[in-house]
Amino acid sequence: MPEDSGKSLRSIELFTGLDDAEIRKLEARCRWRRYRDGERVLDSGSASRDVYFVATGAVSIVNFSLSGKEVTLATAKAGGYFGELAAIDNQPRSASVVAVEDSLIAIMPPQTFIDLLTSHAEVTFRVAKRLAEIVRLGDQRIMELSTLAATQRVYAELLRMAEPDAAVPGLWVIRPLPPVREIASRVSTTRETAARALAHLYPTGLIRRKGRSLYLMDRDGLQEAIDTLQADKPGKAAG
Amino acid sequence: MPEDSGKSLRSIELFTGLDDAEIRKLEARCRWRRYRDGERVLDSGSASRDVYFVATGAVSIVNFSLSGKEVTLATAKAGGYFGELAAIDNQPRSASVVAVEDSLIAIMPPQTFIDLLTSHAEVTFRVAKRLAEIVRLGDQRIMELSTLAATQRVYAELLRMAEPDAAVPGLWVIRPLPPVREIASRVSTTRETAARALAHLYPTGLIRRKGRSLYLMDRDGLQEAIDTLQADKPGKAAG
DNA sequence: GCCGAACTGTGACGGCGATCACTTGGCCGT
DNA sequence: ACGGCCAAGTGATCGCCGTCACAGTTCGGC
Repeated sequence: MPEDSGKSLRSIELFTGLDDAEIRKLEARCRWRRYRDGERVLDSGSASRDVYFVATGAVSIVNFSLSGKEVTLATAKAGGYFGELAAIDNQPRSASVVAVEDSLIAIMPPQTFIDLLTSHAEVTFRVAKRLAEIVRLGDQRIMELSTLAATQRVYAELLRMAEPDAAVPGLWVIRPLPPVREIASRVSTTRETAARALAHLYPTGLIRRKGRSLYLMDRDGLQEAIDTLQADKPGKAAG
Repeated sequence: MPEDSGKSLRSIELFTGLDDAEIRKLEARCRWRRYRDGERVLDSGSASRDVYFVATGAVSIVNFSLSGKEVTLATAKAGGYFGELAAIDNQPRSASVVAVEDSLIAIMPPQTFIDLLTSHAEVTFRVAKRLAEIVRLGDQRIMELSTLAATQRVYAELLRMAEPDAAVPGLWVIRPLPPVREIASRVSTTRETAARALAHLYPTGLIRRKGRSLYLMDRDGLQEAIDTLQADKPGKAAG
C-alpha cells in the first residue's frame, strides 16, 4: 500500500474554513503516529510543546496522584485536539494522555501552531473559545466535587454522556456505555461506588440497560434526582 | 475635587506596552465603579458580557451551590481582570464575583474588548496565556479535591498563599492572614476543619502566628507533611 | 475603655464512601 | 468447549469530616 489512509487534517474542527493549500501545508509539517488502545501518548511534566490533533479514535486526558490514583480530566475525540496549553504558555505538560481507542494522531510542532495563530486570527479566536469552554467545564467540575455527593456526581456524568436517541424523541442514550471504572474516574470516585449508584438507579426506572447501550428513560427525572437526593453533600451550611 | 484619583488602566498588567493614546482611548470607553468590601459585583448566570479590570482593591470569584454553600474559584487583585470568558464565548456568567476589599473597577464593553484583541495580537496572546494558566490551576484544584484529604488541602493552600519574607531569606509569610473561613472556602472544606488543621500544625513548629501574619518556618517541611500525612485521601487504588 | 459583632477553637456525634475481600459473569483464544 | 482474564456487583468495616453546639477571643467604633 502506498500510504496509510486517513492522514488528513480536513476533519479537524479547528481548521474548518481553511483552504486546501493551507491544510496541505499544515499536514506537511506534522508527524503522524498511530496509538493502540491503552497506549500512553503524553506524560505529565514532560518538556515537549507539540499540539496533537485526533484524526481517528479517542484519547483521555488524565492525571495520577502520588499514589497512582487516576483522575480523568477530559477526553478528546476524532476532530478534536489537545496539548495546546504547553504550546501557548511554554510550560511543561500539565497532564498525561492515553489512547482509549486505536487512534491516528497528527503531531504539530509548537512553532507551526504559533505561526498558524499569528497568521489566522479566526483560528486564534477559536482556540480562545475552546480554552474558555475548558475553564467553564473545570469550574463546573470543581463545584460538583465541592457540593455533590459521589452518587449524585455519577448521575450527573450520565446526563453529560447521554445523547438524544435517533429514533425516539425524548429518549436519551449512552452508546457505547464505557466501563464503570471510567465513569468512576471521571467523577473522582471508586468503581464500587459508581457501580452501587447505578444499582440504585435501575429499580427507579430512570435508566435501562440494553447490551452496550444505557437508556435514560426520563432525563428530567434524573436531573431532579440529583437536585433532590439531598441538598448538599458536605453541608447545607453558609446560607 | 474634580475627579476621583486612580481611574487609570495604566496599572493593568494586560495593557503593558500599549502607548498612552491607546490606553486613554480604552479608558474613555470604560465605565468606572467603586465597590465596597463585600459588595456583589457580578451574578452567575447573568447576561452581561463586560470585562472588568481591577484598578485598586481585590475581588473573589465564587459560586454557590443550590443550598447556598460558597466555593471560591479564584481571586483577582489590583492589576488583574476578570469576566473575559463571557466576552470571548458569548455565554452567560459562569460564576459570581464579590469584592473582598473596597475596590475601584473599570468596566469595559465586550465590543471594545474584542476590538482590542483584533487590533493587538500581543494582547490576545496574553489573554490566551492567562486562560491557559487558569486551566492549569483548575486542573490542579481538581486533582487536589480528588486525591487529597481536607487537612492536606488546607496545608497546600497555605503554601500557595505564602510569599517570601522580605527580611529573612527562606522564611515565608502570609500577610494579612485571611479569615479561616476564607481559607476553608478556597479548598472546599468547612471553617471548623480548616481551624483544626491549623491547630494541629502549630505544635509541629512548621508555622507560627504573629498578629495578622502567619509565618511558614519550614516551607519544604510543610510540603513534605502534605505528601507524607497519608498517601491519598480516598484511595491509593488504581495502580 | 466599653460593647457588640465577627472570628476562632473544640468537643461529640453520625453518615458517606473508601477499602478490602469475594463471587459472578462475559469474552476471547486455542 | 473449556480455562483464564478482566469487568462488574455487593457485603462488611471503619475512619474522615461535615454538622451542631458552645465557649473564648479579637477587633472596630463610639
